[in-house]
Amino acid sequence: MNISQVAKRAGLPAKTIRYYEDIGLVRPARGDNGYRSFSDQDVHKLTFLSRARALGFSIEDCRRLLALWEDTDRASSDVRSLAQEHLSRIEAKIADLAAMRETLSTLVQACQGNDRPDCPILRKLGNTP
Amino acid sequence: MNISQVAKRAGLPAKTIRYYEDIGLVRPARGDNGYRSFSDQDVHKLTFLSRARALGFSIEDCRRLLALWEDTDRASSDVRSLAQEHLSRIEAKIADLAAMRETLSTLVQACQGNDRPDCPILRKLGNTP
DNA sequence: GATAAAGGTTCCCCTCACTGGAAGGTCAAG
DNA sequence: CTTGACCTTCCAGTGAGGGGAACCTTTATC
Repeated sequence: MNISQVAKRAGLPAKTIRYYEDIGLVRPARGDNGYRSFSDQDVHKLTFLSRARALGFSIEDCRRLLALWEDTDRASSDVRSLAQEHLSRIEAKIADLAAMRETLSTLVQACQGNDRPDCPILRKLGNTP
Repeated sequence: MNISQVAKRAGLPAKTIRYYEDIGLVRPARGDNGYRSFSDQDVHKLTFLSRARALGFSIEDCRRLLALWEDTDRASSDVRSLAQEHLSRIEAKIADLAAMRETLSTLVQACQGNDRPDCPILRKLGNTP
């Protein structure tokens, strides 16, 4: 299968698939014309990667997940702890963003938003305590 | 004032302050020895930037906010709409992350996390629908 | 058979907001 | 005088690709 077919099936841009080959996540065969020739297993792998990325796993996490996926002797605890750590990072990020949201939303509500210069947002940012 | 003093007061790494000069956010004077010499106003600006960055504003947003801050004839509506757009982006990001969190948390809970290979997380990622 | 369009390839630079480190100049203390 | 802390510039790298040039192959059409 050629790259654009695979791109459609896996839900990834062709550029991304080439990049994933570059960094060693997939190793598609090559045809005589130099084109990449993807097996069904390659496609399956790329679909896996696409889903893992969509869940926010980093590329390095994806590499580890892929290795676990291919290792039929894995321990599910290894997968679970990887996912748990990622979940914790996501929760931390949500907490950070939620704090920003609170502050921003308060400030936006306090700002008149008219043509006068007075603005609580700038006051907050420029305040010399 | 020298850079490391300013770094402490503004709560920014010295490297970051140099970077902000590079991209034209601040223009500290220079002493005869070539050292940057920051005025109180420079420090005030950098503190402003530090706070705006802490609220998640991009550098380009910060540039605009700084311009508005320095423009005493600004309209508060300009500030407000900038902040409102940023708030919307943050809320979108939170929604994305919350969706990931839901999926991940469900999967993590479903995984036994023992030394057997069976794992719902990998099943979900590798599922061929 | 000629040609044009579509798809493939590599290669290099760009993003964002810094961060690390090397090589070297300056300053204050002992 | 030397040591160490501070300052300077410049170069390279981060994560995860994206844009685009230059060029090759396949396919469809005339």
